[in-house]
Amino acid sequence: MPQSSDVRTSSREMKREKILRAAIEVFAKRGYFSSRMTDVAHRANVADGTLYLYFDGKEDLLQSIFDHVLTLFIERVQDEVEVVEDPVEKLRLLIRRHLELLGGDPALAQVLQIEIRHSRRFLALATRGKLGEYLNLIRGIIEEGQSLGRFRHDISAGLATQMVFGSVDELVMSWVLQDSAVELESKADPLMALLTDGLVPR
Amino acid sequence: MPQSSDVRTSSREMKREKILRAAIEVFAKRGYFSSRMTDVAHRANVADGTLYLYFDGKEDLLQSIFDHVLTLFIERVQDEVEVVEDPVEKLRLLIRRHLELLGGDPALAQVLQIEIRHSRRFLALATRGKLGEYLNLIRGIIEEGQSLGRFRHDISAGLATQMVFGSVDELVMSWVLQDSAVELESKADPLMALLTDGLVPR
Amino acid sequence: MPQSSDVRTSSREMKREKILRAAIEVFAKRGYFSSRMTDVAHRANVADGTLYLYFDGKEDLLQSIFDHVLTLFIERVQDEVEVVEDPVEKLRLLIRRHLELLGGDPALAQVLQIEIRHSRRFLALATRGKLGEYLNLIRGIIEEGQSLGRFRHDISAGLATQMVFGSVDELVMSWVLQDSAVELESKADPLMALLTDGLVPR
Amino acid sequence: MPQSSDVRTSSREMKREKILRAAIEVFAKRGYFSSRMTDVAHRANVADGTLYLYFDGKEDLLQSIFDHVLTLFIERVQDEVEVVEDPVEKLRLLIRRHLELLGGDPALAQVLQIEIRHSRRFLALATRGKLGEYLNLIRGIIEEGQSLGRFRHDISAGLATQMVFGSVDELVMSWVLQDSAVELESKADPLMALLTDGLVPR
DNA sequence: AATGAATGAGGTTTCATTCAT
DNA sequence: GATGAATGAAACCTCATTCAT
Repeated sequence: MPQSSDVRTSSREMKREKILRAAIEVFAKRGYFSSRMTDVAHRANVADGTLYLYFDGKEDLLQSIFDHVLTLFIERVQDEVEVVEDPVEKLRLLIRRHLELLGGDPALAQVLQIEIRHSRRFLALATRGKLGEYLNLIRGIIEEGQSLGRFRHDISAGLATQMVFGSVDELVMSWVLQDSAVELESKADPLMALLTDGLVPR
Repeated sequence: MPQSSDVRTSSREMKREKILRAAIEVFAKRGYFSSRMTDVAHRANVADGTLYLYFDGKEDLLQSIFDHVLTLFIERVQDEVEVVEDPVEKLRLLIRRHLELLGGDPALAQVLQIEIRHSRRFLALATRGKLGEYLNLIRGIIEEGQSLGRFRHDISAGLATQMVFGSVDELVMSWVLQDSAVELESKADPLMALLTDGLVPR
Repeated sequence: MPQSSDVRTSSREMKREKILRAAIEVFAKRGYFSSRMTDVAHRANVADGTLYLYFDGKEDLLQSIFDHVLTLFIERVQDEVEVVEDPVEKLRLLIRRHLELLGGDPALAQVLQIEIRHSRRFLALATRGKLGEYLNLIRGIIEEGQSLGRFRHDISAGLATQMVFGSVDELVMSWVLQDSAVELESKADPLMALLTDGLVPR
Repeated sequence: MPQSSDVRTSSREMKREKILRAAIEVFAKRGYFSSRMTDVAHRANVADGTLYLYFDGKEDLLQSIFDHVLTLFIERVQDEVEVVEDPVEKLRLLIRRHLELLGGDPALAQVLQIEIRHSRRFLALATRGKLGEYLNLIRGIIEEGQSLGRFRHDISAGLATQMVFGSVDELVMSWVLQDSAVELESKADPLMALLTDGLVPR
């Protein structure tokens, strides 16, 4: 007798996530190109062929890590910033959550910072997809801040978005590449201060 | 009778650069992993085996693009900023040259932004190598600015360096991925303004 | 439902032997170094990659021919000589079987005499492995014969072993190289006579 | 002004031998197939291309080692056995010289026993060439011995030749593969005794 | 749905040989 | 005669994916 659709869906979803998690760990450890599908299957405790019942292939697996993680993250951050009034504090919160997410999961950070950035096509798609959503979230906060007078009017919101995202991203990148020992989260406030007040003394 | 060492060196160096240029163009067009050594050889007008007289292999070719370009760039920027007094103007010049270099050579930009960032090992090495030199150049300007009172004292020079490099890098990245039509150089001054004055109105 | 272990093992073993046989024939025809793995795969009616599910590579394929054939041969000869009383007759039987095996399978003879003897490392390993077992079998017969008074005491069993094996081996070698037309087996008795009685008339 | 033909020839011959010696050592150390022509050139202190002024290629180099060494050896042994009366002593002398030659030059032994035996074509040619000459020399001694009553009449001279050569060859082979420490020459008399008197006590 | 044995395309690299100097 | 930089053919092996069970 078939299980109820809900249970089946949930069971299917759980196996999907088990595979995704396995892929994150394998990709982080050996790198995307050096990882073999069979490694992912082994770590997920499923047969090689089973991967293809849940994903379209290796590339889709990488893409799905990105989408899955970013979807959850964006949803959560969106919920959290909604209840904050001050756009400056919204931005601070977003940056803090960004650094917490990756600072707390080095394997994920490795995959998102390094492994995923290997093909123009992939990155282009990402930018128009989930990453685009994230950039829009940042941009929305900045534009809201501009209309409320909390951020300067005389700047391009797009450029400011790039500066914010680029700074955070670079912070994570250098943490992944060198000093995973320090706490990434502790950089949130100093970076925020730099972003809001600039390099030049007032 | 052998040619003079100078002539030989120069001839050898010219062929090396011919191959490097061919590699940049091939890698930019088809992506590093999809590019075949034979494509590079064809474009450089040499035999396949000749590549291996000048480089240790495909990976070394990629690495050498990075080193070669960055070496020339760092030398040039170092010379130019030396004759500028104001650290703020030094930073502006560096950012402008960075954006000019890549804005003027989309193939090179593609390779440096995307293709080269495919392996943890590679990036880690790069950071301690030529890229580290570049980051030190930026950091030097910022520290000089701090001691001259042109940049705030109450910030970490390292963090500021990451913000500066991250912002520029993100700018180039988004240009490579989306809107190669606009002039990258035109973003230098607005970005500089953001970096110096911050997001919040004074 | 998986097949019983026996059936699977046997099916796997059969495919292994099919590949080994294909390798013997291909190696015999074109020589080990000129043979391509794809030739072996074609003759075995499997895909190229399948070879690597059963063997570690080309070298392992060659080694495995040696081990497989010698294992079967030694087992068989050991069983047969066991039921013979006279050590002289034991030796005669061993020599006859040796010549029959290779005389009846020119491709195998070609591989064992020629193709397999291409690397010091390989031969050294072989000597300590299966070939060593075979030499020990010969030596055992000679030592038994000495203790029974059927072979002279005043000779080194090791040297005698080398003389016996060397003579047979040379016989096969010259047959492989020149006159595959004659019946190799017919040389067993004359050689045996020479070995037992020596060159000098009594 | 050109040198006299004799001097030139001799100079050319000396360089040829220098290359042959280099090849023997390189082939012995790394194996024929793993040796590169450039290694031989380096060891002989000549340019890569120069090898081809003296030899037709890699295979010819191997063949030439064989021919050169065997030519000298056969000449010498022929001269020496000529002045010996007793065919039994002639054979003993030949065996002793054979073992001395290789026992005194492990690199040469390695090449002649192992590296040279890699292709049917090569060995077939060898057998009809210089090796054939050597086998004929042995056969001549045996036939002479038969006609003088020193060797049994009721044996095939061909078969006896194979037994003699095979025994010696196997002796050298096992020395090359395992116990280069012992003195190969010391095996000459015991082997001779076995060959003449046989395995069975009189 | 799950399995895992089989597939087979595809590319980097080596190295014997050549030939312009 | 000697050089050695350049050539380019050739093949082992990997591994993402499929599909019969």
